[in-house]
Amino acid sequence: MFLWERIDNSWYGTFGDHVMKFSTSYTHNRNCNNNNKNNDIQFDSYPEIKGWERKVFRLDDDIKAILSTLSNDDLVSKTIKKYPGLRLMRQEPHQCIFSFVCASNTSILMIRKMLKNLSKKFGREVTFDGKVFFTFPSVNSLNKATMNELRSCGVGYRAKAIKAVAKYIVSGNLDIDYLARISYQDAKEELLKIYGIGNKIADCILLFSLEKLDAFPIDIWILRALSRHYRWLFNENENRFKMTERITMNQYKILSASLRNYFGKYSGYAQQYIFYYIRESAGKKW
DNA sequence: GTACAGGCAGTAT
DNA sequence: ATACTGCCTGTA
Repeated sequence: MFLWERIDNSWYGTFGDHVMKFSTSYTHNRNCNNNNKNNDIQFDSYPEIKGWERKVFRLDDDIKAILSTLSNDDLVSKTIKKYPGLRLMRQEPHQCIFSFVCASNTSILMIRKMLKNLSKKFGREVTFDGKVFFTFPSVNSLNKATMNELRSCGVGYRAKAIKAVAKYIVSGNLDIDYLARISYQDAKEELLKIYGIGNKIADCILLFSLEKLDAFPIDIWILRALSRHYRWLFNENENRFKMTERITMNQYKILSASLRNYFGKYSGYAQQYIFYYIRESAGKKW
């Protein structure tokens, strides 16, 4: 999702070594037959994957059931009504892992910059739709990269983590399919073994690429939302946390357990709505 | 020039 | 278990 961008009236994004595109045709075409509605969305990709939108936009989820379940919470219910089209996106696992490794301690703008630079340097150049794109770098290419090459992409001290993760995966220590099958807790334990991956980044990877809809990533924005709207959810013992500041590993565990217990198996969707709500209310332009 | 973005690892307590 | 610190880099 970091690498999606709008060009003219279409959106382009990368999913591993594929380039995706979708466009909405608002203009009325008098030649079109009655089967084509004006607001139809066209999906395309290169190399072509038929029906990729089902995977990426999670059309396989029972969204009615999910939104209905989450509507038990006042704030989430309000946010669903305000932003009815907001969805979770499914990302290519390796891309997701490196994206969130880059995401530590920096802004979304900077994350996009880092990932674009990495793609340009280590990805494959692809011409699609008359435009030049770069696929997301393979784990192998990142593993072979030198520290200086990585740093030239503006990732700073994250270069060390990128190398560590790439080496870990290339060495065969991470079985993505296995992680996607096992429980949230077990998969998280595996991810936390890797240098550069902590609680928040692990939760993002689990939610966005490893099918753990019960993951609830807690970042500074979520902490602000909790502090403002969910103090009632935590008991006195936990309430002593200054939730607008950084939290320790143990505090993260306690908050995470409470939130996952409260929101249930679709906690990740709840997190997305809360995250979007709190950033919008802060006037963030993404 | 400074503040800010904002998560992880390492070390001291 | 918590408190505190350093960390690249670009934008405002």
